[in-house]
Amino acid sequence: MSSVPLHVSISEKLRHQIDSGFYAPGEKLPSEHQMMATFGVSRITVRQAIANLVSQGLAQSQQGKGVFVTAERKVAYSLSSPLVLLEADLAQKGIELTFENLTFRKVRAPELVQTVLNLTEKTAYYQKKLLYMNGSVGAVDITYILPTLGKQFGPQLKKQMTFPTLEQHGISIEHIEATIECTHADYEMSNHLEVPLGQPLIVYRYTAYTRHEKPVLHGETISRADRFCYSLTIRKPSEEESTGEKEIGKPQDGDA
Amino acid sequence: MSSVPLHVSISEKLRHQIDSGFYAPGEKLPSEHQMMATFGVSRITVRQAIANLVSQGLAQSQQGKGVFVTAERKVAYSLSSPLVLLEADLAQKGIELTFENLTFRKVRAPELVQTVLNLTEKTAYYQKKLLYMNGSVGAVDITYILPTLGKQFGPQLKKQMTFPTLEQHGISIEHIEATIECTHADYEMSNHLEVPLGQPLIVYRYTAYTRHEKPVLHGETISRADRFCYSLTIRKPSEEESTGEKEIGKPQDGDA
DNA sequence: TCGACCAACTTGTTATAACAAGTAAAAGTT
DNA sequence: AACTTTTACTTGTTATAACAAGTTGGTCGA
Repeated sequence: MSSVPLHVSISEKLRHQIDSGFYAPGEKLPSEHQMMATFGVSRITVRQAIANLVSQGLAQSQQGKGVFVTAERKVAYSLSSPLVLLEADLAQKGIELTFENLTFRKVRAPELVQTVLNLTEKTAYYQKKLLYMNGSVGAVDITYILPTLGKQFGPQLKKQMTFPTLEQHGISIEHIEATIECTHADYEMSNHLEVPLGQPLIVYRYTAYTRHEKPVLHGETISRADRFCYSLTIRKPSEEESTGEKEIGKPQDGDA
Repeated sequence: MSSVPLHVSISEKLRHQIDSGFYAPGEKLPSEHQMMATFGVSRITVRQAIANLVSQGLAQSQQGKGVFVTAERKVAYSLSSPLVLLEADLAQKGIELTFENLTFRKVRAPELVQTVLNLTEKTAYYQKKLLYMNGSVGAVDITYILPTLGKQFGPQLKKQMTFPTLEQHGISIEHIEATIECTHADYEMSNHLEVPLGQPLIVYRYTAYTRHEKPVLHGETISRADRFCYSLTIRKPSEEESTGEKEIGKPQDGDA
């Protein structure tokens, strides 16, 4: 019957105790030595069990302090309303959004960005920023913006979110093509977002178009999946107009 | 200098080799013993390095065979078109969708389901099925459906996808409320979906409404994040057609 | 009282060792 | 040839051991 490994049976037991509230969110789990005694196993087995919990997002360990039950509630980020207003959307939920500008410079754009932004001169402005929700890290945003816009609004873009800045100058985003996918934190992202290697991240990759289907920016928001989720509404299109082949997005292959 | 652990520096080296194509997708990595010799470290360190790769979704290990570089393309599942046509959507990409019915029975619905489906008798039909894409496991779908519908279409629902079945009987889905979030595979899901514990999964949780905002089903599709992603289009809601570009505020209260 | 230091925790990293279990191909048997 | 067994390889599990490194609280000295 014991075809399941010891470390799994231990982590499952702990998982149930966490689910049942025996260990409350934020509470410290017993130390590894205590668990060795409790379960009568070696430290390597205890550590494997804890690793299982961490990989399931149920616990987080802190060197020198202990292992703590994860206690974070998720924020739903609505895509149905124009996502122009991320700040407003979050403010309504009582969450303050701030960001730190990491990089803002003119770069040679990657092939894919050149294509989607329809670039003639192969360059674009590249901005990388760290988004904070109520002061704690939530996401990394990477944006490529048309060179003319980047040059013009650079100073402002370092201090304000992108969409409000554009709107303020009369550049209205009319529609957005987006994909949502999930990846794993690599070493760089695990440092930025303060999560263990391999934790799931949500990637919201978008291209924003202004009037006349003119693309103005392309980017991706990489969020901690334990803090973010997306919500949306889909309505049936008016029957007769949406006939025939619709433009299906090209098959996305995971670049991870 | 080397404040980064050995296992990280090894897994990063391997990651670059995988990215650069030195190890092709599907290819077998050197065995643990070979790596011990190559890097001059103990097996536990090699295994930790491999665990890093697995947790990042870059490799998969098979007992008795070896560790192989992950080789799977992601399938984009479009939410912009009515998602009624999952099968058609995938067929267009050359992917055959099949499923295996795991459970279909009348159950007492959880509180949340009772609320969203507006149930009077507290029961609903519960269906759990395993979705395959081209024969390989892709997702688990869990659906709660109104008791009248479940009773009426039960036999058919075990063989056909839900939405087409409803459409065939003149029940048209008018709109869908959905959230997309990301979780980790627990022990049960890791068995269903054939992924290691803790691998990221995408949860598409939806409530489907027919005419007059009547909810008919609620469910969630839990997909392997390495095989699925979602794509969507967001359009600015019918603005008053004035070409003027002011009028930004627009307190869109999309309470998600 | 205040600061520096130290001792006693904690988790993190790494080594060596042994056996279990799954795979595949070679070797032996029918 | 077809089948079974053996063998050699793979990853999986688990134990013991030692030291590194981060945290915390108490002791000691100024």
